[in-house]
Amino acid sequence: MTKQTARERLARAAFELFDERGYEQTTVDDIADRAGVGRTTFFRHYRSKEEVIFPDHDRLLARIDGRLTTSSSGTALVAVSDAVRLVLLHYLEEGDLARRRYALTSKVPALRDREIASVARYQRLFREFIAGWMGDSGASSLRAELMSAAVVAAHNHVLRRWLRGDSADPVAEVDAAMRDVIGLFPVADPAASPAAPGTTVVAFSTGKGLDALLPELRRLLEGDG
Amino acid sequence: MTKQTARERLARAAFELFDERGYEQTTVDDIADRAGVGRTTFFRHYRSKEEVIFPDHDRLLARIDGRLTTSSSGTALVAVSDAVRLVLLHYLEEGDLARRRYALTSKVPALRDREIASVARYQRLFREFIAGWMGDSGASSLRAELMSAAVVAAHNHVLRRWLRGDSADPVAEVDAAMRDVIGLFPVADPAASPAAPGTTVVAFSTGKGLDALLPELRRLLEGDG
DNA sequence: GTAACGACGGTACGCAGTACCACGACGGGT
DNA sequence: ACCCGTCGTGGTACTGCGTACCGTCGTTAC
Repeated sequence: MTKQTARERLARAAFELFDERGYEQTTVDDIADRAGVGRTTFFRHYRSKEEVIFPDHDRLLARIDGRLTTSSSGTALVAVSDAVRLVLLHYLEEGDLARRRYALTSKVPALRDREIASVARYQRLFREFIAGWMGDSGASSLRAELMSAAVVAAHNHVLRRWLRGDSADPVAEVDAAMRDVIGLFPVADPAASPAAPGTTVVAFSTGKGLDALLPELRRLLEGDG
Repeated sequence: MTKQTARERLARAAFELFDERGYEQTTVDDIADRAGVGRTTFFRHYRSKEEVIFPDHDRLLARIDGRLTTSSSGTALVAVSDAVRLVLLHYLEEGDLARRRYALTSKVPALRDREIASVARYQRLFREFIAGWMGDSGASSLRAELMSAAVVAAHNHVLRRWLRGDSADPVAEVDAAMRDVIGLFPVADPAASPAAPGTTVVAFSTGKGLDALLPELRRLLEGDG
């Protein structure tokens, strides 16, 4: 008999009860009772009822932070993309546990909000890293914001696909998604990129002249009162 | 004297107390007492203590939803950009109230998380709208995710600049930021043209009239033609 | 006048999370 | 063997948010 720690028994009991009755219908007393420990012990191991579901999130966040600060990639966006891959791998290692958590967060709004708040912390980390990597000038601030948002969005997209069982090879998908994201932000080359930040028209025809475009423009404009 | 409603007195009392003692140090009883009403009345007007700070968020979300579904812009991204401008304007109209809320959410983690969750609902709205506008094919799903994330990030960037007092003309800034975002995603009109080099103008901000855009259009088209 | 309705206040309750104290298991030193 | 610190634990009491329920008062309709 390997002696189970109270922490493990609590986690097991919590997920059992969440599956049986649902999250909100389960009290902390219920969890502690089934785990065979006192209510106080629960709060010693988990700061809140929600934390049973997201136990090692803080550690992961710290790992990602460390990974970024010791990064030696060529560009900030690539470094962040690598870090994102780490996050995805973490979920993949969790396996079924991650899927059970996903099932819960999909049903319970409070947990969904908590999950979103967690993701926002990663995004903040990424944003600060990117902003620090570039200068902290005003224009690059928006760029850093957009980059971090895009990276996180791409990660979430692939992760949710895998959680739903729609992805057989999420690692390959996240790599592809990250390439897409990196492709969105071309290295500053005003001669090559047609639409520098601050300009209005972003796509244009090499085949039609302006006159041919005008009717289409008018139609689009008039559509909005 | 216009007779103040209980709802107004409660909001005023709440913000007073939050300023004096901080959010967590203020109980619902404190608020109700200062407003001169019973504790029950508080929860009749606000579902929770947090909702005093974000009162009409649901209405705004519904307004944005309606705006999107009745939109007739040329592209989904432009329609969403216009909706984003509405959101920004809502905050601008709130004026000092929005800044006080910002001061609170900056200090209190629980409120920050709540704010993030609210923003996520907008992003979800945008993502679903964009995904519906395109086909629901797999590839465009990631694209919709990236677009909505970028739009929301740009909005938040400008909004926070204004909230901090760093922006004198946030409307102009958000227009510029939206143009940047649209510029990230070249051509998003499957009906008009395939995504081959040499495509047609499909995206521009409706913030300006056509006349104001024409010189810029001419300059860009002639410069690259 | 009275009956219906709506806003209000009060009480009681459930539950999350915190503070504090008391007890037993364990190990190390004399 | 004895003492002593520490650590994990359980128990109790408390604060505070949010809900349910009930009684009261004022307004309006008929």
